Amino acid sequence: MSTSASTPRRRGPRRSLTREALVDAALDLLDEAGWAGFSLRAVGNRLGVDPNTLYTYVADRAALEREVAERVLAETDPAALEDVATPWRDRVLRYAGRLRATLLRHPGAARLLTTAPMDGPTALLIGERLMDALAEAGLDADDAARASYALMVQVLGAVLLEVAETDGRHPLPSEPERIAARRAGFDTVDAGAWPRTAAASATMAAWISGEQFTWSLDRLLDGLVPCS
Amino acid sequence: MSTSASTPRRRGPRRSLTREALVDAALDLLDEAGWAGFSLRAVGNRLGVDPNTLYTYVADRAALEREVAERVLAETDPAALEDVATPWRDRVLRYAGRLRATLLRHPGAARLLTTAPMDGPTALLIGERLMDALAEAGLDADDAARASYALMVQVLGAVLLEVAETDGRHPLPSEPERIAARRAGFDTVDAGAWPRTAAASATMAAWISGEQFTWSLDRLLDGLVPCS
DNA sequence: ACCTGAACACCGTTCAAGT
DNA sequence: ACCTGAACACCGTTCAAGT
Repeated sequence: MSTSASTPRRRGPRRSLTREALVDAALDLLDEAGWAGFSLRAVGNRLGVDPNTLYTYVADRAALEREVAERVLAETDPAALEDVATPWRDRVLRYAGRLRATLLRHPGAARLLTTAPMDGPTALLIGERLMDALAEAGLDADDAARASYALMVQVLGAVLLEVAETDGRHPLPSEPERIAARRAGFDTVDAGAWPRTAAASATMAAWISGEQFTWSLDRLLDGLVPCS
Repeated sequence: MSTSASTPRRRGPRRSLTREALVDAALDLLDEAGWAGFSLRAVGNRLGVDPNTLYTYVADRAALEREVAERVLAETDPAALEDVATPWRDRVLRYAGRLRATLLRHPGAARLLTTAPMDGPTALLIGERLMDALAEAGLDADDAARASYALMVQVLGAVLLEVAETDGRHPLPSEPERIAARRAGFDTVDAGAWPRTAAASATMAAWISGEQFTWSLDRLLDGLVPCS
């Protein structure tokens, strides 16, 4: 795992390192090594550069983490929320699925959304577009704002809990594998003390599934739009 | 901040340190110093003991973190969900509020719920009791299981995003203070590019409020119980 | 402006040794 | 069984120095 200090991965004439390349390297490292393996020194090593060099491009580790979070959020392509040809509800559900899929491709980066306020430009864009969709659904300005947050909380909360059960390295075990592992965990629960848990263990094992994810969002959307 | 190594906080005859006292000290440290200030060495120092002593009581840092998470979850007093005298919906809303309040009292510990699977005894208890309440609401076993997870995701997601905007030290600034700080952040958004954000900035500043928390849960519950 | 080398004050974890 | 002391392989960050 640890490369000898005298042979960093890339050595040669000072290439013009850019801030973007730094963020890319940080995300790549996060994907490969997970949250536990992420450090400024390892990022520097990956770029063939002394760790303190990174301070030319970024104020500190926290600032780099914010940049990575912003980059991952941008990768979800929120422009998909602007396709007004598709009905608002499909638009929201489709984008939510994209957001989940993107974060699952970068499980080590997912928790960065919890490390700093989500106040970047992409978060702003997502909020505005969600409010567009919800206004189209008939909500007034206040309810649209509140509803958009409820949706983001449901999406991000689900992904964060899902990712918490992994080591944060890409690629994650397949969904069926992760469900099976959870199911094995439920085999030992005392059915006398926890009858509902024992009876619903298959459903509960699938709490981290895409099916549960969509089901929850559907129910939330049912509650958000006026009960017709 | 750093106490001299030769004068740890408590010195004397070897007191019988217990695992419970260790978890207490860890949680106290987390409250005082936040996530950033949490380390095994600092916990040891607080207990007047060498850091490696902790390994007598706990396998490693991750195990200690799981114990702290379990302890905080237990502090929410899930027995409140067993008061069948109050209607199921009030029971759920009241417990959700307690869970949020407890995590906000331990903001540094909140993120520990995202660090490891929530498969402890208290999580099991909460799930079972939520399913009790949802069965009372008329949901079948499968829907009750799914609905209980949707509720936990909404509650924990909201708290995690709320806590992400703080330094994780207890006590947090008051809710009005935190809302005001968020509001100031929205003052700089371009109303031309983001008209809905600009118009709803007061509501969006209050996304982290208890009012939004309850509103979201109410809407979710509306969607979870059959539209009568 | 960008990078290096060395240093500072930390980490988690291990191991042999003491009581 | 419990704790110490020393060590190992790491951290983030700073600073003076080189180009």
